[in-house]
Amino acid sequence: MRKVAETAGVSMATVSRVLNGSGPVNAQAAERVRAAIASLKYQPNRAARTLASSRSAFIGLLIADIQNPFFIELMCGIEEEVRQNRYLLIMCNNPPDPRTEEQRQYIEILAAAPVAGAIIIPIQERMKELDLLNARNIPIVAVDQPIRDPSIDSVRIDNITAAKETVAHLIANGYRRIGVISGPKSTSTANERVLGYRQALQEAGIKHDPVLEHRGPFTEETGQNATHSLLDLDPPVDAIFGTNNRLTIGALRTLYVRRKRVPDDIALVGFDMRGWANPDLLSITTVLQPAYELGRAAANRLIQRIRQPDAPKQEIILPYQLLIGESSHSRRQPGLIDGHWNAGGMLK
Amino acid sequence: MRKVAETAGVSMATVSRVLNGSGPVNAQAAERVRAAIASLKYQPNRAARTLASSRSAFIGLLIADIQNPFFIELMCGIEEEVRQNRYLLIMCNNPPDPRTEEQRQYIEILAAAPVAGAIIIPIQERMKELDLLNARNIPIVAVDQPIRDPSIDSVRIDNITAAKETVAHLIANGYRRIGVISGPKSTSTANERVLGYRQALQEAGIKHDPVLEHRGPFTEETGQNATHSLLDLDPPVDAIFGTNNRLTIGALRTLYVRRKRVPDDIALVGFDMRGWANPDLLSITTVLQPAYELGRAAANRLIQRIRQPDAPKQEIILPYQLLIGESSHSRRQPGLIDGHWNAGGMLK
DNA sequence: CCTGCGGGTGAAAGCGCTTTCACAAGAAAA
DNA sequence: TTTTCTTGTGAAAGCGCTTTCACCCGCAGG
Repeated sequence: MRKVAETAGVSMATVSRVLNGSGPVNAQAAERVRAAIASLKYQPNRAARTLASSRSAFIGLLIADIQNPFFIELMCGIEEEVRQNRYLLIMCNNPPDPRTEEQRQYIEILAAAPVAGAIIIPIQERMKELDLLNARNIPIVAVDQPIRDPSIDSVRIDNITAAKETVAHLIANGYRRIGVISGPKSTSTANERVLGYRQALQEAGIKHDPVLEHRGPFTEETGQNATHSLLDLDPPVDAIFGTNNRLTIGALRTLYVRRKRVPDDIALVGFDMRGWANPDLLSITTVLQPAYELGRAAANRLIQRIRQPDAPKQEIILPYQLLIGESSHSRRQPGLIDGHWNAGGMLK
Repeated sequence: MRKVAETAGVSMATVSRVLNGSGPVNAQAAERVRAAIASLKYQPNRAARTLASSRSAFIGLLIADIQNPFFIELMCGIEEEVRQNRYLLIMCNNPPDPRTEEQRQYIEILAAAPVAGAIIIPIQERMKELDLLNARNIPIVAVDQPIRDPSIDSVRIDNITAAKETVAHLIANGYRRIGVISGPKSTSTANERVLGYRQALQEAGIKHDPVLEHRGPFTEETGQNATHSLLDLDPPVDAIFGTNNRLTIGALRTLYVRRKRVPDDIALVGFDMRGWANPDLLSITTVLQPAYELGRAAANRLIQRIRQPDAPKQEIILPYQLLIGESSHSRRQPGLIDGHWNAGGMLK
């Protein structure tokens, strides 16, 4: 930087002003500075910048379940927005089934990086570990699920309505005994989706039956076990609502193992059922969250808050989409396609 | 840090020595320092550290095609190793079909971050943009595909042998007219896999026919178009070898559209055909690269090189796996399973 | 007794920037 | 004309660490 200043015949202060657009600079001098930068291939050192200005150029991302296409797409959206705003993304991947201790470590690391802000995909509604960031006044945005904290913005969809609409669709198509598989009670997404399920039943005048509700970690195993239970009921369910993609895939596996045809024997609807290799292969009715847009919105919100730390807490709700597939075909007019779509067909 | 020094009754220099294990420190003093750190919840500022020691704690990752499960798993491996060595990962996601200009921008950003080293998943064999990093003596490791540069380590599998073995398997199962779909000529992976294909044919005494080889970008579209061409031949192919997962999925789509049964009408073998929701749903014979291990090895190599910049260039070759599925069943003993596995069954 | 040596330590000089502050000019207002 | 402004600029003081250097101490060897 000193060399640039000398080459351009100005002081380092002026070079800094040109670089950051802070303070007034004579147009000709600025031009000389820019020329010097180009000819010397000068690249400012971010570490020094961060230190001197106490403004970091890094944004931390604490991601859950990175193998999940939904979160990947979320991450891509975040990355895009972060990049366009000339920040750098630091990726912290939670190991499968993250424990509090591990989360805390990652948060400590982010706090010390230091980052200008953090985007978190929470694994539960409450996370006291975040105090570490709060203490340093590092703003946080939660995606997919809000965090119970008066200072943490969130970006998500309306899970209650989405679930309600999905179940209402099943009811409209003639299904009556609908099982639901959802995530842990510590997550609001899981709770809200069950709530929507109940509301839909209630509005249709169907009595709520606790044996139809299964909860567990957001894993395929949960989906498999729950599906076995739901099929073992007497009478068995005629439809299953998986409130997350892993749960739904687990359900699908069990349906195959039990030789159930979809939707002739049983209907299946899910959440975020799209991904690698089968965006349209499996025609499963599903709620589609706008993952990419959720990511962009979250990053955008974070960057806004970095610039304006005192703005009131914001909760951004984005629209979802209910994609109707063949897996929830109407019971009343079957056979729109020749033969029927068969879970067994796509399995080994 | 000053407070820690005061609390412990030592100088900042001593605190630094305790923190970094540099230089001798009296055991009792060290203990006092550690106690002070704990009680004050002190977290050293990385930016200052980086600046003062000119040793960065960041590692940059330039990733191609992040939606691809193969690269995701690679990334997870990298992340794990990076984290265990207390570095932080900076993620740079290439947009689909990245242009040189965009790559360059990212590399510039990494050079200025500054990062201690970079891991790159190259999109071509030569990348002169990397001079920016070389000029700053930032070590680089290439994964999946080497870069033609005397100073860049690489981590990958033996693509030639993998392809050869795969095609030999097809031949052993009675297939004779085998089409291959591969990537651009600027990538060594694509070239080597075609080479392996040819070697297998030659060793089996099958004449090499140029019309059976199709090349193009690593996209589903390439796979689709190539498959159409291969089916239109007279006589058509009886097997297709997709040398990358996107290509193979494209082929699969076309096989469905053209109502071809797999493997009765035509066999299909691929590369890295595993991923979200269908690790075992599609029983497609495939070469499986040890993605996670490739990632770990790459990160490990990079960290070694950061510590020992002058070590000779290393090329690490990891073992692959050939997973035999139903999609390449022997022509001689068909019908191991009742009915046949049918590409159409899993498609809409 | 003096020297030499190595463990243990603190003062102080940066690392490469940003930012404050003071101070030029010239322009606008009085 | 003098008094304000505004615009443009450089010197210098840090940001929070690491690292060098000088130094002190106690102990072994001469």
